[in-house]
Amino acid sequence: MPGFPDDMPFFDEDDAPHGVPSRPAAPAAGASSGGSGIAARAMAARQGSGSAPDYLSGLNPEQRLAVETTEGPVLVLAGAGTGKTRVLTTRIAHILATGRAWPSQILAVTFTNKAAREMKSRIGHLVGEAIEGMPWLGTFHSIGVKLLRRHAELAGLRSDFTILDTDDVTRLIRQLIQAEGLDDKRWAPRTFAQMIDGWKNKGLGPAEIPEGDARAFANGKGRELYAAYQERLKTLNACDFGDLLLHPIRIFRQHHDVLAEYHKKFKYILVDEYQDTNTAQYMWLRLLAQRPKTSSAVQAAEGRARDRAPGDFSPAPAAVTRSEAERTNQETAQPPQAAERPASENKPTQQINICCVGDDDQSIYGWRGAEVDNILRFEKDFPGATVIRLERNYRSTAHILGAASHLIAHNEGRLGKTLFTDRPDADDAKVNVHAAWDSDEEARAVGEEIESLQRKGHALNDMAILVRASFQMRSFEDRFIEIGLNYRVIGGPRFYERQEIRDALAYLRVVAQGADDLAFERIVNVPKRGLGEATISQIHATARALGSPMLEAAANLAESDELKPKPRAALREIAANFARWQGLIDTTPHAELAETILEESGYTDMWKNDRSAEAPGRLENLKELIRSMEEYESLRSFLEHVALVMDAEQNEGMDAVSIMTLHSAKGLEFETVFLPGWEEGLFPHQRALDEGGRSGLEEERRLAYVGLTRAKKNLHLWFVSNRRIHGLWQSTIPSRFLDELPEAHVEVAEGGNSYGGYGNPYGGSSFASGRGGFSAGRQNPYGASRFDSVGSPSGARAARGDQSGSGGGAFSNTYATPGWQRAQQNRTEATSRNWGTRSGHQVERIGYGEVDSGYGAGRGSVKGRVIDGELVAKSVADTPSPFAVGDRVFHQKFGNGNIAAIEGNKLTIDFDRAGQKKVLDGFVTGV
DNA sequence: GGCGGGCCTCTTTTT
DNA sequence: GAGGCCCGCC
Repeated sequence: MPGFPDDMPFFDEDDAPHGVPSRPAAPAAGASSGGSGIAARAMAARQGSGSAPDYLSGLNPEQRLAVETTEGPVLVLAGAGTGKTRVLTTRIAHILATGRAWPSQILAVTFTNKAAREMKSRIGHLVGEAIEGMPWLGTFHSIGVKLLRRHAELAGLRSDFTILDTDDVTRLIRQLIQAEGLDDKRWAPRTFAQMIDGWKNKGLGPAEIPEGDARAFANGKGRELYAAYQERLKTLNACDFGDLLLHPIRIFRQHHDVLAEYHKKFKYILVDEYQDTNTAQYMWLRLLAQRPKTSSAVQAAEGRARDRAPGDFSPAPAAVTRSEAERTNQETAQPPQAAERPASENKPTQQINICCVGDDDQSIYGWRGAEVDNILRFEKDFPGATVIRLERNYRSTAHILGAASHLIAHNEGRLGKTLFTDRPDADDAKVNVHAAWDSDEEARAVGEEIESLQRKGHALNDMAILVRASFQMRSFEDRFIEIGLNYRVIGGPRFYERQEIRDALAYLRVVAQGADDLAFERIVNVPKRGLGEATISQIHATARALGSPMLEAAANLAESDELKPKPRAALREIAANFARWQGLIDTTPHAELAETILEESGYTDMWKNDRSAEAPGRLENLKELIRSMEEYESLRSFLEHVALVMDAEQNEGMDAVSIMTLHSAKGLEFETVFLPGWEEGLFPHQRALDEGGRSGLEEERRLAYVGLTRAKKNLHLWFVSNRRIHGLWQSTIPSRFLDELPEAHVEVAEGGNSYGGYGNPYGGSSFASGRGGFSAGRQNPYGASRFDSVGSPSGARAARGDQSGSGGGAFSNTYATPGWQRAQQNRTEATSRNWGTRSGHQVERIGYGEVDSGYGAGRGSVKGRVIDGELVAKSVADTPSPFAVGDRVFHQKFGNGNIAAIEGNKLTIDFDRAGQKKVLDGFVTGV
């Protein structure tokens, strides 16, 4: 290798202190010289144990192949629960233990912080405590930050740049839109922020975005705005999430010496969840993984790029050169260009060994720009790649696996894997499907099931509730608080997004990085200092005139006579405070400094003087914030953590049920999993269908697959007949995904028998008793309870059967149930209609809001949603309650009473004997 | 400049 | 239903 002798490893500063041997491939030397090298230690352990090292034992042949095929490109297609993480971590351990590379020569990328943490700790278990020596294990974004901090000047930033979160970005864009004289209501800043994010996911800078996209926003000013946004970021010495990838990409392209440095450095690259990489991440990886054969080839390749976009050397707003972006978009079907092909064909010792692990069936981030294509074309990108399939599932029972496999088989365009398990299924429970009346009952029933399991000795930590959308979490939280059940919300309402935390962070950001105008603006008048809009726009103007950050402008302004005495004094004080705090940054421990700042700024006092109910909690949170800062070595690393991680790890020690979205559940597993909300419109989500059509549906199905495969032993699916969406009740029908489950592995676990009678909280005994109400001649207001007897004679039978209490439910499987049949029937009906067309497909577009209008107005109207000629969802609009306030009614359990209030189909009734109860109108009859 | 009430929009998923 | 924003009043 001309120029870069390969036997001169590039060491990180992290490793530098140790007396490292010159060649990592000589582990024995490391051991004898007493180096703290992880390889040395692992080798020692290995030698002690004789033949195959411990860490390899217990791997199946495919896993072992994936671990031991260290050289050349490797793609591991790992189905759910097939030991993917184990393979990744063992592979790293193997590379280290056999002295193939030093920890700092391994680049291991994950998507989430959780996954990174998990990998770190598992590698730690495998090879001892040398994990601090894996400086390049992290998320795409955290590694991006690390790269960018090292080379910030090449991107026109200082190394202390700030990372903006979505909220900051939105505010910034709002300012820009307003500065353009545009209406920020017509052109929502959030929408534009999402557009920019989308472009960045594709690796597009302002110059490269499609003309159509550019025109679509702000009267054709999309491109301008994007460019202005990038400019603004630069003056703020800040970047957004997308920049964390795009800046390094551009740096690599424009400074081949920098890229070569990393080519020399990283001998092994490992990528987790490869199916979720987006175009920008793909470009980033490819730059790092495909080392040109010679350095002149690097120059040639980069020169080519530069020729096409001359002058892009300066950190212009263009994030990547146009030519590069275009090429990537066009080359999907072509093999990579010669210069970029991995060198593997010639000299195995010089290649960079990339190993990607993924599962196309678990690709659930298409909406975020992920390109499943990346995994599908791996073999084209890396000729000669070894492809290894992991199909033996170690996680779930045969029933769960059978259900999941059957479901996912409905998708087209898969690489095709068949999961199998050796587990006998004799004693395992089938997948249970439950129906509930509404989300409250769903939460109540799930809570009771959890408590019942708990009584049987199951730990709450082994249970999880995985929801499609975060709003679903609330009913569970409410219920669990009520019954005193420990739970933990993962990725829920975030600690760092609370007002007081963001305010405090804003102070810290200004201290750490004086150019952070967004942070400055946030707190300049918090607590109130009498600095209103007038003063602030004056600061703005001065900042513009001086070309300086607002803080500096404020300091200047305070010394001038342009302001009235009051604001002038206030500004002077702020400026002096910040100057003082900034002076303390190197001498005071950062947690202490933070406390000082919050005290001296009057921020803590502000909440102390606040008489509102939340104030004490906010003070508590601030204390917690300061406590958590102590774990970080510097203010800057703390702020970086906050920007990237954005979730506070909460009381890990406690035994608690986990509640999280399906997206954040990926990679996790639990004994018992509850999957509520399997209703059309929610799951599959209407918006995914509207915006993604067929592929959107398939992504939803993959999401369902992810959910199902999280369960090891018990899996409970739920759907409700009524769900409150946007504050209004809506009838729902069961998700088509339920239909797609195989009968053999599924059973309906129903009603008031097994779990102590939650079946019908309003009526008392079961759904069946509720039917009594309908027999009085009412139309069934809900479309799809499988206990719905309307329109199906067998339904009445079934309902009676349930009432008789057959434990596991009245139906041997889901599909014989009347409600099911009715749902099917509804579909057929709706499919036969023509709902108008959109882009050639039959589409009836009904947002939730529109359906809502049917409440009370669209009496009895029935609409269907059709996409690609298939019925997608159907909503039976609610029939208004037939009762009126004051009506005298009879309830089977509570007896006679008067209606006190009506809320949708929920009645508040003052019963003569039972007192006031809330009851659904289906369960009472007029007297 | 501050504060309160009312109106409006938006609620899929995340680094 | 819920939070954010705007407007109008003090």
